[in-house]
Amino acid sequence: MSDLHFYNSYTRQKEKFEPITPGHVGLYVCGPTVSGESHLGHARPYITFDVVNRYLKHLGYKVRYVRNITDAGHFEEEGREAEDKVAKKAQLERLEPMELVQKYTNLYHWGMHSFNCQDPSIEPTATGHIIEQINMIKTIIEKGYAYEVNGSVYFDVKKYAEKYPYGKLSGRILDDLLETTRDLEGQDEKRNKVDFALWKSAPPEHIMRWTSPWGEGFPGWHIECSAMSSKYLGETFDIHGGGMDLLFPHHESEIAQSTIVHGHAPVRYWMHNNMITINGKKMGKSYNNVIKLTELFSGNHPILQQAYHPMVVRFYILQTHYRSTLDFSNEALQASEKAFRRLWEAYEVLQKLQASGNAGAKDAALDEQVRTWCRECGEFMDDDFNTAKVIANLFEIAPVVNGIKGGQVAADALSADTLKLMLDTFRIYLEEVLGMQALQQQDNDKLDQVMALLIEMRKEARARKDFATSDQIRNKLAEAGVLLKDEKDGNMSYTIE
RNA sequence: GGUCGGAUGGCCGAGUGGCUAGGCUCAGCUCUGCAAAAGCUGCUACAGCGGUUCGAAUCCGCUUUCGACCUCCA
Repeated sequence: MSDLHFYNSYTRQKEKFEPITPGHVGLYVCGPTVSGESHLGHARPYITFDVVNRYLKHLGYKVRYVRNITDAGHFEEEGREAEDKVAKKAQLERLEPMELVQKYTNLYHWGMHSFNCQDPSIEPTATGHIIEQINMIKTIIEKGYAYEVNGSVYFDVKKYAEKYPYGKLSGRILDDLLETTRDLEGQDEKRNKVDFALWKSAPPEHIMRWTSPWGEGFPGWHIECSAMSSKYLGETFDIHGGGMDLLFPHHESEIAQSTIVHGHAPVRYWMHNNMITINGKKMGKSYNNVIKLTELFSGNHPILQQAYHPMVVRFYILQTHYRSTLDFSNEALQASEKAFRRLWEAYEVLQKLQASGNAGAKDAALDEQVRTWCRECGEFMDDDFNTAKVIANLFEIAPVVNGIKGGQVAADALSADTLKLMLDTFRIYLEEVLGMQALQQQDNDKLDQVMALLIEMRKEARARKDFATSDQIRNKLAEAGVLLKDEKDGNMSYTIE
Protein backbone atom coordinates (compact mmCIF):
# COMPACT_ATOMS: atom_id res chain seq x y z
CA MET A 1 0.00 0.00 0.00
CA SER A 2 2.86 2.33 0.70
CA ASP A 3 6.60 2.44 0.93
CA LEU A 4 6.68 4.24 4.26
CA HIS A 5 9.72 3.64 6.42
CA PHE A 6 10.48 5.22 9.74
CA TYR A 7 12.69 4.89 12.75
CA ASN A 8 11.49 2.50 15.41
CA SER A 9 12.87 3.48 18.81
CA TYR A 10 12.42 -0.07 20.02
CA THR A 11 14.69 -1.66 17.42
CA ARG A 12 16.74 1.49 16.88
CA GLN A 13 16.55 1.34 13.15
CA LYS A 14 14.40 2.42 10.27
CA GLU A 15 11.80 -0.16 9.38
CA LYS A 16 9.22 -0.54 6.69
CA PHE A 17 5.81 0.22 8.09
CA GLU A 18 3.31 -2.58 7.84
CA PRO A 19 0.09 -2.19 9.78
CA ILE A 20 -1.42 -5.06 11.72
CA THR A 21 -4.72 -4.69 9.90
CA PRO A 22 -4.21 -3.81 6.24
CA GLY A 23 -5.50 -0.36 5.46
CA HIS A 24 -5.89 0.62 9.09
CA VAL A 25 -3.52 2.23 11.55
CA GLY A 26 -3.80 2.49 15.31
CA LEU A 27 -1.86 5.50 16.56
CA TYR A 28 -1.48 6.39 20.22
CA VAL A 29 0.27 9.56 21.37
CA CYS A 30 0.91 10.55 24.96
CA GLY A 31 -1.08 13.69 25.63
CA PRO A 32 -0.49 16.46 28.12
CA THR A 33 -0.88 16.59 31.85
CA VAL A 34 -3.40 19.37 32.20
CA SER A 35 -2.15 20.76 35.46
CA GLY A 36 -0.69 23.82 33.77
CA GLU A 37 -0.53 25.78 30.54
CA SER A 38 0.90 24.18 27.43
CA HIS A 39 4.26 25.55 26.34
CA LEU A 40 6.44 25.59 23.26
CA GLY A 41 7.96 22.24 24.20
CA HIS A 42 4.56 20.63 24.06
CA ALA A 43 4.04 21.93 20.55
CA ARG A 44 6.66 19.61 19.13
CA PRO A 45 5.12 16.17 19.67
CA TYR A 46 1.64 17.30 18.77
CA ILE A 47 2.76 18.92 15.54
CA THR A 48 5.08 16.02 14.77
CA PHE A 49 2.38 13.41 15.23
CA ASP A 50 -0.21 15.59 13.56
CA VAL A 51 1.95 15.32 10.45
CA VAL A 52 2.30 11.56 10.97
CA ASN A 53 -1.47 11.27 11.24
CA ARG A 54 -1.99 13.47 8.19
CA TYR A 55 0.55 11.61 6.09
CA LEU A 56 -0.85 8.19 7.01
CA LYS A 57 -4.26 9.42 5.93
CA HIS A 58 -2.77 10.86 2.75
CA LEU A 59 -1.39 7.42 2.00
CA GLY A 60 -4.92 6.08 2.23
CA TYR A 61 -4.88 4.52 5.67
CA LYS A 62 -7.84 4.77 7.94
CA VAL A 63 -6.27 6.04 11.13
CA ARG A 64 -7.62 5.80 14.63
CA TYR A 65 -5.65 8.45 16.43
CA VAL A 66 -5.89 8.28 20.22
CA ARG A 67 -4.34 11.00 22.34
CA ASN A 68 -5.06 11.04 26.03
CA ILE A 69 -5.55 13.81 28.54
CA THR A 70 -3.82 13.17 31.84
CA ASP A 71 -6.13 14.82 34.30
CA ALA A 72 -5.77 12.56 37.31
CA GLY A 73 -2.53 14.05 38.43
CA HIS A 74 0.71 12.32 39.19
CA PHE A 75 3.20 12.44 41.96
CA GLU A 76 5.47 15.37 42.31
CA GLU A 77 8.16 12.86 43.02
CA GLU A 78 7.83 9.14 43.03
CA GLY A 79 8.23 7.61 46.44
CA ARG A 80 8.18 10.84 48.36
CA GLU A 81 5.18 12.02 50.23
CA ALA A 82 2.39 11.66 47.75
CA GLU A 83 1.67 15.07 46.38
CA ASP A 84 -0.77 15.24 43.55
CA LYS A 85 0.15 18.03 41.16
CA VAL A 86 -3.41 18.82 40.33
CA ALA A 87 -4.54 18.86 43.91
CA LYS A 88 -1.62 21.02 45.00
CA LYS A 89 -2.21 23.72 42.44
CA ALA A 90 -5.91 23.57 43.01
CA GLN A 91 -5.46 24.40 46.64
CA LEU A 92 -3.19 27.28 45.79
CA GLU A 93 -5.60 28.69 43.29
CA ARG A 94 -8.66 27.75 45.29
CA LEU A 95 -10.27 26.01 42.42
CA GLU A 96 -11.95 22.66 42.19
CA PRO A 97 -9.49 20.16 40.71
CA MET A 98 -11.79 19.42 37.82
CA GLU A 99 -12.27 23.13 37.23
CA LEU A 100 -8.54 23.54 36.93
CA VAL A 101 -8.26 20.53 34.68
CA GLN A 102 -11.02 21.88 32.47
CA LYS A 103 -9.37 25.27 32.20
CA TYR A 104 -6.04 23.87 31.06
CA THR A 105 -7.69 21.33 28.79
CA ASN A 106 -9.51 24.18 27.07
CA LEU A 107 -6.27 26.15 26.73
CA TYR A 108 -4.53 23.10 25.33
CA HIS A 109 -7.25 22.59 22.75
CA TRP A 110 -7.05 26.24 21.81
CA GLY A 111 -3.29 25.85 21.29
CA MET A 112 -3.68 22.74 19.15
CA HIS A 113 -6.28 24.39 16.97
CA SER A 114 -4.06 27.45 16.60
CA PHE A 115 -1.40 25.13 15.25
CA ASN A 116 -3.95 23.62 12.88
CA CYS A 117 -3.50 20.21 14.47
CA GLN A 118 -6.31 17.86 13.59
CA ASP A 119 -8.32 16.52 16.50
CA PRO A 120 -7.61 12.94 17.51
CA SER A 121 -10.28 10.33 16.85
CA ILE A 122 -10.57 9.67 20.57
CA GLU A 123 -9.26 11.82 23.39
CA PRO A 124 -9.74 9.75 26.53
CA THR A 125 -9.14 11.10 30.01
CA ALA A 126 -7.43 9.29 32.86
CA THR A 127 -10.24 10.15 35.26
CA GLY A 128 -12.72 8.61 32.86
CA HIS A 129 -10.89 5.29 32.91
CA ILE A 130 -10.30 4.58 36.58
CA ILE A 131 -12.19 1.28 36.37
CA GLU A 132 -10.14 0.08 33.42
CA GLN A 133 -6.97 0.96 35.27
CA ILE A 134 -8.08 -0.82 38.44
CA ASN A 135 -8.95 -3.91 36.39
CA MET A 136 -5.52 -3.93 34.83
CA ILE A 137 -3.85 -3.63 38.20
CA LYS A 138 -5.95 -6.50 39.53
CA THR A 139 -4.81 -8.69 36.67
CA ILE A 140 -1.18 -7.83 37.27
CA ILE A 141 -1.56 -8.77 40.94
CA GLU A 142 -3.29 -12.01 40.01
CA LYS A 143 -0.45 -12.91 37.69
CA GLY A 144 1.99 -12.29 40.51
CA TYR A 145 3.81 -9.26 39.16
CA ALA A 146 2.51 -6.68 41.60
CA TYR A 147 2.15 -6.49 45.33
CA GLU A 148 0.14 -4.40 47.74
CA VAL A 149 1.62 -2.49 50.66
CA ASN A 150 -0.41 -0.19 52.90
CA GLY A 151 -3.03 0.47 50.27
CA SER A 152 -0.54 1.08 47.47
CA VAL A 153 0.29 -1.34 44.67
CA TYR A 154 3.72 -1.65 43.09
CA PHE A 155 4.94 -3.41 39.98
CA ASP A 156 7.64 -5.99 40.66
CA VAL A 157 10.25 -5.00 38.09
CA LYS A 158 12.89 -7.46 39.22
CA LYS A 159 10.59 -10.41 38.81
CA TYR A 160 9.43 -9.10 35.43
CA ALA A 161 13.01 -8.76 34.26
CA GLU A 162 13.66 -12.44 34.92
CA LYS A 163 11.38 -13.40 32.06
CA TYR A 164 11.10 -10.32 29.89
CA PRO A 165 13.54 -7.84 28.36
CA TYR A 166 12.98 -4.99 30.77
CA GLY A 167 14.93 -1.92 29.65
CA LYS A 168 15.17 -2.79 25.97
CA LEU A 169 13.26 0.25 24.80
CA SER A 170 15.22 2.76 26.84
CA GLY A 171 18.54 0.92 26.83
CA ARG A 172 18.59 0.34 30.57
CA ILE A 173 20.26 -2.53 32.29
CA LEU A 174 18.44 -3.59 35.43
CA ASP A 175 21.57 -4.23 37.45
CA ASP A 176 22.79 -0.71 36.66
CA LEU A 177 19.47 0.72 37.69
CA LEU A 178 19.56 -1.14 40.95
CA GLU A 179 23.00 0.28 41.66
CA THR A 180 22.79 3.77 40.29
CA THR A 181 19.24 4.87 40.88
CA ARG A 182 19.32 7.71 43.34
CA ASP A 183 18.23 7.02 46.88
CA LEU A 184 14.92 8.64 47.51
CA GLU A 185 13.13 8.93 50.79
CA GLY A 186 10.09 6.89 51.67
CA GLN A 187 10.79 3.97 49.42
CA ASP A 188 10.51 1.46 52.21
CA GLU A 189 7.27 0.13 50.82
CA LYS A 190 8.91 -1.10 47.65
CA ARG A 191 10.71 -4.40 47.42
CA ASN A 192 13.20 -2.81 45.05
CA LYS A 193 13.73 0.79 44.24
CA VAL A 194 13.17 0.16 40.55
CA ASP A 195 9.58 -0.88 41.24
CA PHE A 196 6.99 1.64 40.19
CA ALA A 197 3.55 2.47 41.55
CA LEU A 198 0.42 1.15 39.89
CA TRP A 199 -1.88 2.50 42.55
CA LYS A 200 -1.10 4.94 45.29
CA SER A 201 -2.92 5.23 48.57
CA ALA A 202 -4.24 8.77 49.01
CA PRO A 203 -3.30 10.73 52.09
CA PRO A 204 -6.13 12.72 53.68
CA GLU A 205 -5.17 16.02 52.03
CA HIS A 206 -5.28 14.50 48.59
CA ILE A 207 -8.40 15.79 46.87
CA MET A 208 -8.55 13.50 43.86
CA ARG A 209 -9.29 10.00 45.13
CA TRP A 210 -11.17 6.92 44.11
CA THR A 211 -12.28 3.79 45.90
CA SER A 212 -10.35 0.70 44.93
CA PRO A 213 -9.87 -2.84 46.21
CA TRP A 214 -6.86 -1.46 48.09
CA GLY A 215 -8.60 1.48 49.67
CA GLU A 216 -8.96 5.12 48.65
CA GLY A 217 -6.30 6.29 46.29
CA PHE A 218 -5.38 7.22 42.74
CA PRO A 219 -3.69 5.53 39.81
CA GLY A 220 0.08 5.51 39.31
CA TRP A 221 2.01 7.20 36.57
CA HIS A 222 1.93 4.85 33.71
CA ILE A 223 -1.12 2.67 33.94
CA GLU A 224 -3.53 5.08 32.25
CA CYS A 225 -1.80 4.89 28.88
CA SER A 226 -1.75 1.09 28.99
CA ALA A 227 -5.41 0.95 29.93
CA MET A 228 -6.64 3.43 27.36
CA SER A 229 -4.47 2.36 24.46
CA SER A 230 -5.49 -1.27 24.80
CA LYS A 231 -9.13 -0.34 25.24
CA TYR A 232 -9.33 1.69 22.03
CA LEU A 233 -6.60 0.23 19.86
CA GLY A 234 -6.35 -3.37 21.01
CA GLU A 235 -3.83 -5.44 22.90
CA THR A 236 -1.30 -4.83 20.18
CA PHE A 237 -1.41 -1.71 18.08
CA ASP A 238 0.72 -0.12 15.41
CA ILE A 239 2.35 3.10 16.54
CA HIS A 240 2.96 4.66 19.91
CA GLY A 241 4.41 8.17 19.94
CA GLY A 242 5.64 10.67 22.47
CA GLY A 243 8.55 12.80 23.52
CA MET A 244 11.95 11.24 24.04
CA ASP A 245 11.85 12.17 27.69
CA LEU A 246 9.03 9.67 28.13
CA LEU A 247 11.15 6.73 27.02
CA PHE A 248 12.10 6.00 30.59
CA PRO A 249 10.41 5.26 32.80
CA HIS A 250 7.01 5.96 31.26
CA HIS A 251 7.10 3.89 28.09
CA GLU A 252 9.31 1.20 29.53
CA SER A 253 6.70 0.76 32.27
CA GLU A 254 3.86 0.70 29.78
CA ILE A 255 5.52 -2.18 28.00
CA ALA A 256 5.99 -4.10 31.25
CA GLN A 257 2.42 -3.61 32.43
CA SER A 258 0.83 -4.49 29.13
CA THR A 259 3.09 -7.44 28.60
CA ILE A 260 1.97 -9.01 31.87
CA VAL A 261 -1.72 -8.28 31.31
CA HIS A 262 -1.90 -9.38 27.69
CA GLY A 263 0.99 -11.80 27.50
CA HIS A 264 2.75 -9.92 24.73
CA ALA A 265 4.21 -6.53 23.88
CA PRO A 266 1.65 -3.78 23.25
CA VAL A 267 3.26 -1.80 20.42
CA ARG A 268 4.76 -2.57 17.02
CA TYR A 269 6.48 0.76 16.32
CA TRP A 270 7.65 3.27 18.89
CA MET A 271 8.28 6.82 17.74
CA HIS A 272 9.90 9.56 19.79
CA ASN A 273 10.36 13.20 18.94
CA ASN A 274 13.36 15.07 20.25
CA MET A 275 13.25 18.06 22.57
CA ILE A 276 13.07 21.78 21.97
CA THR A 277 15.93 23.45 23.75
CA ILE A 278 16.49 27.03 24.78
CA ASN A 279 20.11 28.08 25.08
CA GLY A 280 20.97 24.43 24.75
CA LYS A 281 18.81 23.32 27.66
CA LYS A 282 15.60 21.39 27.43
CA MET A 283 12.55 23.53 27.90
CA GLY A 284 10.83 22.37 31.03
CA LYS A 285 9.47 23.30 34.39
CA SER A 286 12.57 22.03 36.15
CA TYR A 287 14.75 24.48 34.21
CA ASN A 288 12.51 27.48 34.62
CA ASN A 289 12.83 28.35 30.96
CA VAL A 290 9.34 27.68 29.76
CA ILE A 291 7.65 29.82 27.12
CA LYS A 292 3.92 29.22 27.28
CA LEU A 293 1.90 29.19 24.10
CA THR A 294 -0.09 32.23 25.17
CA GLU A 295 3.19 34.08 25.64
CA LEU A 296 4.62 32.82 22.38
CA PHE A 297 1.63 33.99 20.35
CA SER A 298 1.49 37.36 22.10
CA GLY A 299 5.21 38.06 22.41
CA ASN A 300 4.69 38.67 26.10
CA HIS A 301 7.81 37.06 27.54
CA PRO A 302 11.22 38.55 28.43
CA ILE A 303 13.15 36.50 25.92
CA LEU A 304 10.74 37.05 23.04
CA GLN A 305 11.52 39.95 20.70
CA GLN A 306 8.12 39.75 19.08
CA ALA A 307 4.94 37.72 18.85
CA TYR A 308 5.09 34.63 16.69
CA HIS A 309 2.18 33.37 14.67
CA PRO A 310 1.28 29.71 15.33
CA MET A 311 1.87 28.90 11.67
CA VAL A 312 5.37 30.35 11.89
CA VAL A 313 6.07 28.15 14.90
CA ARG A 314 4.69 25.14 13.08
CA PHE A 315 6.84 25.86 10.05
CA TYR A 316 9.90 26.37 12.23
CA ILE A 317 9.33 23.00 13.88
CA LEU A 318 8.82 21.22 10.57
CA GLN A 319 11.99 22.69 9.08
CA THR A 320 13.90 20.41 11.42
CA HIS A 321 13.70 16.63 11.44
CA TYR A 322 11.62 15.41 14.37
CA ARG A 323 14.44 13.31 15.86
CA SER A 324 16.87 16.22 16.09
CA THR A 325 16.93 18.67 18.93
CA LEU A 326 15.68 22.09 17.96
CA ASP A 327 17.17 25.12 19.63
CA PHE A 328 14.89 28.07 20.16
CA SER A 329 16.04 31.55 19.21
CA ASN A 330 14.36 34.73 18.05
CA GLU A 331 16.64 34.74 15.03
CA ALA A 332 15.55 31.28 13.98
CA LEU A 333 11.86 32.06 14.40
CA GLN A 334 12.20 35.30 12.46
CA ALA A 335 14.01 33.49 9.67
CA SER A 336 11.19 30.95 9.57
CA GLU A 337 8.61 33.72 9.40
CA LYS A 338 10.23 35.32 6.39
CA ALA A 339 10.76 31.99 4.73
CA PHE A 340 7.20 30.88 5.26
CA ARG A 341 5.76 34.16 3.98
CA ARG A 342 7.78 33.81 0.80
CA LEU A 343 6.83 30.20 0.29
CA TRP A 344 3.16 30.80 0.93
CA GLU A 345 3.07 33.76 -1.45
CA ALA A 346 4.61 31.58 -4.12
CA TYR A 347 1.81 29.09 -3.49
CA GLU A 348 -0.76 31.85 -3.92
CA VAL A 349 0.92 32.95 -7.14
CA LEU A 350 0.89 29.35 -8.32
CA GLN A 351 -2.85 29.09 -7.76
CA LYS A 352 -3.42 32.05 -10.06
CA LEU A 353 -1.07 30.98 -12.83
CA GLN A 354 -2.85 30.28 -16.07
CA ALA A 355 -1.76 27.24 -17.98
CA SER A 356 -0.21 28.30 -21.25
CA GLY A 357 -2.40 25.92 -23.19
CA ASN A 358 0.61 24.14 -24.56
CA ALA A 359 0.61 20.48 -23.84
CA GLY A 360 4.36 20.23 -24.33
CA ALA A 361 7.15 21.89 -22.43
CA LYS A 362 9.42 24.40 -24.17
CA ASP A 363 12.11 23.88 -21.57
CA ALA A 364 12.30 20.13 -21.26
CA ALA A 365 15.18 20.18 -18.78
CA LEU A 366 13.42 22.52 -16.39
CA ASP A 367 10.18 20.62 -16.82
CA GLU A 368 11.88 17.38 -15.88
CA GLN A 369 13.67 18.99 -12.95
CA VAL A 370 10.39 20.33 -11.57
CA ARG A 371 8.74 16.95 -11.93
CA THR A 372 11.60 15.39 -10.00
CA TRP A 373 11.28 17.91 -7.17
CA CYS A 374 7.58 17.16 -6.95
CA ARG A 375 8.02 13.41 -6.98
CA GLU A 376 10.69 13.55 -4.29
CA CYS A 377 8.31 15.08 -1.74
CA GLY A 378 6.61 11.74 -1.29
CA GLU A 379 9.90 9.90 -1.17
CA PHE A 380 11.15 12.22 1.55
CA MET A 381 8.03 11.70 3.65
CA ASP A 382 8.36 7.95 3.16
CA ASP A 383 11.87 8.19 4.57
CA ASP A 384 11.13 8.79 8.24
CA PHE A 385 8.84 11.76 7.72
CA ASN A 386 11.56 14.08 6.49
CA THR A 387 9.55 17.29 6.50
CA ALA A 388 12.73 19.37 6.30
CA LYS A 389 13.57 17.96 2.88
CA VAL A 390 10.01 18.36 1.66
CA ILE A 391 10.15 22.03 2.55
CA ALA A 392 13.54 22.37 0.87
CA ASN A 393 12.06 21.02 -2.37
CA LEU A 394 9.10 23.37 -2.20
CA PHE A 395 11.65 26.16 -1.96
CA GLU A 396 13.29 24.83 -5.11
CA ILE A 397 9.98 25.08 -6.93
CA ALA A 398 9.08 28.55 -5.64
CA PRO A 399 11.52 30.51 -7.86
CA VAL A 400 10.16 28.73 -10.91
CA VAL A 401 6.65 29.83 -10.00
CA ASN A 402 7.71 33.39 -9.27
CA GLY A 403 9.84 33.38 -12.39
CA ILE A 404 6.85 32.52 -14.56
CA LYS A 405 4.89 35.33 -13.01
CA GLY A 406 7.76 37.81 -13.25
CA GLY A 407 8.63 36.88 -16.80
CA GLN A 408 12.08 35.48 -16.05
CA VAL A 409 10.77 32.05 -16.97
CA ALA A 410 8.84 31.68 -20.21
CA ALA A 411 5.14 31.12 -19.71
CA ASP A 412 5.26 28.00 -21.84
CA ALA A 413 8.49 26.62 -20.44
CA LEU A 414 6.57 23.98 -18.54
CA SER A 415 3.87 21.68 -19.78
CA ALA A 416 0.31 22.08 -18.55
CA ASP A 417 0.70 18.74 -16.79
CA THR A 418 3.72 19.95 -14.88
CA LEU A 419 1.97 23.15 -13.86
CA LYS A 420 -0.83 21.07 -12.44
CA LEU A 421 1.65 18.77 -10.74
CA MET A 422 3.29 21.75 -9.04
CA LEU A 423 -0.04 22.99 -7.81
CA ASP A 424 -1.00 19.52 -6.54
CA THR A 425 2.35 19.18 -4.81
CA PHE A 426 1.95 22.43 -2.92
CA ARG A 427 -1.64 21.66 -2.04
CA ILE A 428 -0.95 18.10 -0.91
CA TYR A 429 2.33 18.60 0.89
CA LEU A 430 2.29 22.16 2.17
CA GLU A 431 -1.40 22.28 3.06
CA GLU A 432 -2.64 18.77 3.64
CA VAL A 433 0.39 16.90 4.94
CA LEU A 434 2.42 19.62 6.63
CA GLY A 435 -0.83 21.26 7.65
CA MET A 436 0.18 24.82 6.87
CA GLN A 437 -2.33 27.63 6.50
CA ALA A 438 -2.23 31.26 5.44
CA LEU A 439 -1.08 33.66 8.13
CA GLN A 440 -4.25 35.66 7.76
CA GLN A 441 -7.50 35.13 6.01
CA GLN A 442 -8.09 37.82 3.41
CA ASP A 443 -11.75 37.52 2.76
CA ASN A 444 -12.85 40.96 3.79
CA ASP A 445 -14.97 42.44 1.03
CA LYS A 446 -15.21 45.82 2.63
CA LEU A 447 -11.47 46.13 3.06
CA ASP A 448 -11.02 45.07 -0.54
CA GLN A 449 -13.30 47.89 -1.66
CA VAL A 450 -11.44 50.44 0.42
CA MET A 451 -8.15 49.20 -0.94
CA ALA A 452 -9.47 49.28 -4.48
CA LEU A 453 -10.26 52.97 -3.99
CA LEU A 454 -6.82 53.77 -2.58
CA ILE A 455 -5.14 51.80 -5.33
CA GLU A 456 -7.12 53.69 -7.94
CA MET A 457 -6.14 57.03 -6.39
CA ARG A 458 -2.52 56.01 -6.33
CA LYS A 459 -2.61 54.87 -9.93
CA GLU A 460 -4.01 58.25 -10.96
CA ALA A 461 -1.34 60.09 -9.00
CA ARG A 462 1.35 58.06 -10.66
CA ALA A 463 -0.16 58.64 -14.05
CA ARG A 464 0.30 62.40 -13.63
CA LYS A 465 3.74 61.85 -12.05
CA ASP A 466 2.54 63.10 -8.71
CA PHE A 467 4.92 60.89 -6.80
CA ALA A 468 4.52 62.83 -3.58
CA THR A 469 0.91 61.73 -3.39
CA SER A 470 1.55 58.17 -4.56
CA ASP A 471 4.34 57.75 -2.04
CA GLN A 472 2.21 59.21 0.70
CA ILE A 473 -0.52 56.65 0.07
CA ARG A 474 1.97 53.82 0.07
CA ASN A 475 3.85 55.05 3.13
CA LYS A 476 0.81 55.73 5.23
CA LEU A 477 -0.59 52.31 4.42
CA ALA A 478 2.75 50.76 5.32
CA GLU A 479 2.60 52.46 8.69
CA ALA A 480 -0.77 50.85 9.20
CA GLY A 481 0.71 47.49 8.29
CA VAL A 482 -0.67 47.23 4.78
CA LEU A 483 1.98 46.72 2.13
CA LEU A 484 1.30 47.88 -1.41
CA LYS A 485 3.21 46.29 -4.22
CA ASP A 486 3.45 47.59 -7.78
CA GLU A 487 3.09 44.78 -10.21
CA LYS A 488 4.79 44.54 -13.59
CA ASP A 489 1.65 45.27 -15.50
CA GLY A 490 0.90 48.49 -13.62
CA ASN A 491 -1.53 46.85 -11.26
CA MET A 492 -1.09 46.87 -7.52
CA SER A 493 -1.64 44.24 -4.87
CA TYR A 494 -1.60 44.48 -1.13
CA THR A 495 -0.74 42.28 1.79
CA ILE A 496 -1.43 42.76 5.47
CA GLU A 497 1.49 42.30 7.82
C1' G B 1 28.72 7.95 38.48
C1' G B 2 25.78 4.85 34.65
C1' U B 3 23.32 4.75 29.75
C1' C B 4 22.40 7.19 25.21
C1' G B 5 22.71 11.08 21.54
C1' G B 6 24.94 15.45 19.33
C1' A B 7 29.18 18.83 17.52
C1' U B 8 27.86 21.14 9.88
C1' G B 9 29.35 27.91 6.55
C1' G B 10 27.68 34.84 9.86
C1' C B 11 22.91 32.32 11.97
C1' C B 12 19.15 28.14 11.66
C1' G B 13 19.33 23.57 9.85
C1' A B 14 19.17 18.69 5.89
C1' G B 15 22.50 15.06 4.76
C1' U B 16 25.53 8.25 6.25
C1' G B 17 31.21 6.77 1.59
C1' G B 18 32.11 10.12 -4.39
C1' C B 19 27.39 13.88 -7.60
C1' U B 20 29.00 20.66 -2.94
C1' A B 21 20.05 20.36 0.52
C1' G B 22 17.18 24.40 1.87
C1' G B 23 16.07 28.82 4.69
C1' C B 24 17.71 33.54 6.91
C1' U B 25 21.57 37.27 6.73
C1' C B 26 25.19 39.90 3.66
C1' A B 27 27.19 41.90 -1.24
C1' G B 28 26.38 42.82 -6.48
C1' C B 29 23.04 42.90 -10.62
C1' U B 30 18.02 42.91 -13.41
C1' C B 31 13.29 45.15 -13.07
C1' U B 32 11.42 49.98 -11.07
C1' G B 33 9.79 57.33 -10.85
C1' C B 34 11.54 55.63 -5.98
C1' A B 35 10.53 51.52 -3.00
C1' A B 36 8.89 46.73 -1.96
C1' A B 37 8.36 42.14 -4.05
C1' A B 38 10.36 38.83 -7.49
C1' G B 39 14.49 36.89 -10.38
C1' C B 40 19.82 36.14 -11.20
C1' U B 41 24.94 35.90 -9.28
C1' G B 42 28.45 35.50 -5.27
C1' C B 43 29.79 33.80 0.02
C1' U B 44 31.79 25.84 -0.63
C1' A B 45 31.16 24.47 5.83
C1' C B 46 31.31 19.81 8.24
C1' A B 47 34.92 20.18 16.67
C1' G B 48 40.29 18.23 16.93
C1' C B 49 43.83 14.20 16.09
C1' G B 50 44.79 9.53 14.08
C1' G B 51 43.06 5.27 11.05
C1' U B 52 40.27 2.39 7.00
C1' U B 53 39.49 3.63 1.62
C1' C B 54 41.22 5.23 -4.97
C1' G B 55 37.89 8.64 -2.30
C1' A B 56 35.07 10.37 4.46
C1' A B 57 30.96 15.62 6.91
C1' U B 58 29.41 10.49 6.25
C1' C B 59 32.89 4.25 8.63
C1' C B 60 36.51 3.01 13.06
C1' G B 61 39.49 4.74 17.41
C1' C B 62 40.96 8.52 20.75
C1' U B 63 40.47 13.66 22.59
C1' U B 64 37.68 18.02 23.58
C1' U B 65 32.87 19.74 24.27
C1' C B 66 27.40 20.12 24.68
C1' G B 67 22.99 17.79 25.89
C1' A B 68 19.14 14.02 27.22
C1' C B 69 17.61 10.11 30.50
C1' C B 70 18.60 7.75 35.32
C1' U B 71 13.11 12.28 39.58
C1' C B 72 7.30 15.00 37.28
C1' C B 73 8.58 16.10 32.30
C1' A B 74 6.52 16.64 25.27
